[in-house]
Amino acid sequence: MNIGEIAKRAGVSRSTVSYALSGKRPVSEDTRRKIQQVVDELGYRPSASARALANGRTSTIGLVFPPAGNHYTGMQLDFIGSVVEAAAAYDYDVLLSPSGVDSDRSFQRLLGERRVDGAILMEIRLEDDRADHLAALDFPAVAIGRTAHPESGWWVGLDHTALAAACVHHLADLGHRRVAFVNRPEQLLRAGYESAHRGLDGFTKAAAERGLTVRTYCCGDDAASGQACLERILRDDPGTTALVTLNEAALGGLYRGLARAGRHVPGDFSVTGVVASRWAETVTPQLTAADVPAEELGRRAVELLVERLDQPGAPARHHLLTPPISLRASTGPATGSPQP
Amino acid sequence: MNIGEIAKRAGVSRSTVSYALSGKRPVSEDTRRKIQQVVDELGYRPSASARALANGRTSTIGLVFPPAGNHYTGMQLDFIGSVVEAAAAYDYDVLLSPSGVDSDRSFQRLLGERRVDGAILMEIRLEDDRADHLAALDFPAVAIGRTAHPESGWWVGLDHTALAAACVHHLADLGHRRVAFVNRPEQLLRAGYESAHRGLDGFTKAAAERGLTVRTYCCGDDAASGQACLERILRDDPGTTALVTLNEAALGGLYRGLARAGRHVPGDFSVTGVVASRWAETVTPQLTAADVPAEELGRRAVELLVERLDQPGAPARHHLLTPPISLRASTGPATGSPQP
DNA sequence: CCCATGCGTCGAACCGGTTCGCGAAGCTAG
DNA sequence: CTAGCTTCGCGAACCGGTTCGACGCATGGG
Repeated sequence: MNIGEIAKRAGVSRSTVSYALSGKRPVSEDTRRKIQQVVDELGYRPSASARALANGRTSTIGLVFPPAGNHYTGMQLDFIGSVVEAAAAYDYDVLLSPSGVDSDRSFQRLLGERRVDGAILMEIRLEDDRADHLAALDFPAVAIGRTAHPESGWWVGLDHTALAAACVHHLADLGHRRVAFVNRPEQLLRAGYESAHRGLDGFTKAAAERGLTVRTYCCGDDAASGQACLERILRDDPGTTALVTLNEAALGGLYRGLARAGRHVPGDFSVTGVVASRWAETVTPQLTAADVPAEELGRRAVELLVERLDQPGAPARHHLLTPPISLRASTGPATGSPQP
Repeated sequence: MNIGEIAKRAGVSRSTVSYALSGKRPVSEDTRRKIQQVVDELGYRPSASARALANGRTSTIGLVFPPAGNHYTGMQLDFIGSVVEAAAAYDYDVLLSPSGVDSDRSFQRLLGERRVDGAILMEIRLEDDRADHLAALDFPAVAIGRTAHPESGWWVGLDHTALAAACVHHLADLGHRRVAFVNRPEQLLRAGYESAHRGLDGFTKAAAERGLTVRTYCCGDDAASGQACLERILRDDPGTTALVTLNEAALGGLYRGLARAGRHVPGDFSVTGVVASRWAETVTPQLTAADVPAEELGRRAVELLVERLDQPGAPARHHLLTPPISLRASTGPATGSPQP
């Protein structure tokens, strides 16, 4: 059932059918109705491939995310969902691309084979070869996260520096003096993931500013690692009375470790960090945290990308979000005997 | 940089370039090398749209999942990840389609506009109009889940009936007599989601078989609903000593409700159900549960779909998985005074 | 020496749309 | 009545690949 078939049955030429459906040239009301009727009868829909070939637009955007090796976190899930939904609102489909690096086969497919009109990049690194590559090609892309050179690009992001700092100030205000930081896995930190770096940075600077004694840890993205990490924290410094974490997946393990160690939250130990509200609410006591607005980030990324696609050559834009800390039940005043 | 450009620079015809690259006809070693050299130099990759138009295959599979209205669960995330990864291994891309029903715009795009070669359906209902529609069209699709007529189709699924029954038997063996069932949200049950129905079914039958006193509940997909649901359970029958749940997202809330009510797990109350191990391990005590092998389900769905695409007309195949219950720490012998 | 064989390459048609230029009617105005 | 302008629809070219039939040329056998 191609456009020629429709044309034949409607008694017009193929081009007339095309114009009638796209509205790019006026068509008399009579023939338009006739064509529409045939189209409806046969349930005709133009082939996406043919259309893409002819006008150079695929109406698809690529969502580039890291391969599953490192397990997905809840945040990533929320991104994917909101990106897909927002894209649908603009009549774009979303093509998933599991891609770590620039030279990936998957990445090459997206770009080289022109499968997508634009791309959204997740899990940005401070020095990100994918982002650089896309920028060099002037390929329409929007990053979820900031590289080390944020002014030059299109992105939406969270101010992890400020968020981690806010957590520190919150704990310092409550009187905590010895605080641990639980980061994402070491391999991600070493790879230069921006949230891990900027979060660590914000934590360290704010802690210095407030004169806190701190230790920082990397922790695998799962409960067992969280538990092990907490044990290490208390072994390294039993005087620790609070922690800040960026590691959503480890949260349950951290709580378990505290329970095992006989520490009561928030009585003897406070926990806070940067975590999507949905996950902050699954632990008991519920986590006081800066809520990651994953849905908003995803939606805004799509909006920026669509804007960039509609107006090529427009100046780079970005959104930096700094959600406030939601006070729940996992932090409280420091009570332990202050350490020297 | 199209195939004509390559042909010109290599001093051959377009068809020769095509054959050299696809290998579908022999090409002399000399010209093949010359062509390859030009291709490498220019970094040429054939356009996916043009190729799709010419040979009728998009090398893309659609992943149809419900719109974000109902929040995604961790299980769905694992599916998406494993499907994408498995598809990449077969050189397929994955196009995401948020689609609830048959007539969705998004669904129409996938099929009508021929954007994908095949589809994988998530969140199957017992009477599923999408599955029926695809079957009627003989469109290559594989469902993750069984409809009410499982013999006719291609699917991979979990034997929720058997899994829920196994949970009941496990609890009955431990001496529990009054057990609650926490299902997915009522709206999903009413819509006919197969896991909710078959799980409820297996639970009810096994409980009758063992002569247990039971109550069944629906529960929203979030922690707050879980907590509320648990309060209701204890209000309705304070003698309840155990529960079985399919509701991953409510798990944290159920635990919180138990803690609030002063019930200790597994001392005075046992909890079990059907939950992916990753999430079963985040709660304390870790959940004894039938582990949903999301990764395996996703991978097998892709394998079946690829098989179906490679051999059109092959007889329908499916995989029904029944993972064993992993004993962790959330169930124990019933200790309360037995009820009449 | 000629013809059958087969290898390697080419040209053309095709996939299913979009878009441009043009021309046939129909209408108005001079 | 005709020149000039619109309105509407048509045909053809094009997007960038794939694929089929045919052809030129070297080779080998009779």
